Amino acid sequence: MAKPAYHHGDLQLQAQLLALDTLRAQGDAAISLRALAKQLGVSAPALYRHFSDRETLLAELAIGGFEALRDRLRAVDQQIPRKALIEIGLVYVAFAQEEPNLYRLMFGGRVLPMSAHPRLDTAGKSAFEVLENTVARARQLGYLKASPVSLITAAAWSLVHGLSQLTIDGHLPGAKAEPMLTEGVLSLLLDGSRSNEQQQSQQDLTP
Amino acid sequence: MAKPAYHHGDLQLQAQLLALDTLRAQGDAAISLRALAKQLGVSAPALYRHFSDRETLLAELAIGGFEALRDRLRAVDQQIPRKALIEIGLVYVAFAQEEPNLYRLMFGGRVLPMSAHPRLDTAGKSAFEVLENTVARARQLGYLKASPVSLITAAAWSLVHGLSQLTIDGHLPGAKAEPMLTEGVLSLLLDGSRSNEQQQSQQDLTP
DNA sequence: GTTAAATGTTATCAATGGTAACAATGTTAA
DNA sequence: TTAACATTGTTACCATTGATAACATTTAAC
Repeated sequence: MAKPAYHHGDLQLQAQLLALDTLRAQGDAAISLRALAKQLGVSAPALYRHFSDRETLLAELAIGGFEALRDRLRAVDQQIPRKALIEIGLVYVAFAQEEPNLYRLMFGGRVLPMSAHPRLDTAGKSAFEVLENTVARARQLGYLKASPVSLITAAAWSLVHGLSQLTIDGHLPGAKAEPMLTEGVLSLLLDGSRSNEQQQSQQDLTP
Repeated sequence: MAKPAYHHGDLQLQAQLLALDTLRAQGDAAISLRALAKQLGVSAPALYRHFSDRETLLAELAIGGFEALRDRLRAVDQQIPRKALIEIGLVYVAFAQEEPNLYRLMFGGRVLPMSAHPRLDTAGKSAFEVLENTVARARQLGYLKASPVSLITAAAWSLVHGLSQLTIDGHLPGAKAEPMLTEGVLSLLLDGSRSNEQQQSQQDLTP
């Protein structure tokens, strides 16, 4: 009916979407359940029916972030090992740079320990697995050296995560001036992870 | 005199030290100016004479963290390039793992933008410079390939920062079980950054 | 329809960041 | 010595926030 609808009906989803907007625009510290409630035309305790906690809401946003990241990593073409490895790194860093506040929420240690949020934990792992599978495939095809997949994956993830965080927080001087920074950094690690049958200095072989 | 001393005399330093204790034990979210004041036997607004802001206090702690990190990086022996590069990475990651909450404060994006805290910015850069100098020296000695020092440094910092953050936040599955993880990861990047005159697969040459 | 589960409301509390106005202490110069 | 002044502390106060309790309404199950 056309009435001041006692029931909102869609509160959980709407609150999450609005919180995501706030996060994107002003960072996680700016997210307040009361402010969200006011903007949604609803009383503050109503939100507690859907999120037991402020932190639970933040965890929900982080989960969404990990899923979005995972989907973008999955979309990377897996045909050519080297191309796939470079591309997945570029996509990863691009995601962080497009969503700095969301990325900070996902990795800033604001929702800890992960063990207290099992869904968050699995969401994070599912993104990690895409990267791991890409590495495993490349190694199976003989493109990478014999080091354990877990080691190479840890190195790769560390590198892209570190680069993401450092660039979005402005720690790397002159990072914006170097559009090829990410690709160059990735190439260094790749060169050290390649099997010996592959040639060195492939920098001009990537058109 | 032996009186309930109106003047504390040492409040700024004491507050900072106590805040650091709280940070270490419970994370930055647990730092409250009022709680600090109570523990110091002082009124809450007294702290505002020394820290214009809660964030200013946090920035002060982060500055101290960057300085401590810089000092530990400076203490690394610089004689042998490869040894220096590996060792500085190990020291870096060890610092983060010993001081996870301090490290999160330094890099978690809680005190942003850095531009608003010039002292924090310079403290961060001074730690970064130690790493950069180590890379520059190794390259000058012919140990590294001809890639720009800024690129290799960015890769190195990204790697150790990423590995630090991922391990202290429990994102890397089975990281604790692998004591050689850090060294292995560092070696991968080093192998890709070495000049061609150096031999490959130096894994058994590092006793 | 009656009843029970969901989902919303108002009232209320404790903790916190922050400011204003005032008081005590220490310092400096006439 | 003492009068002026900056430092550094105090009490009083306010707005915002997270969170809970007790109550009301709507939806859905039976």
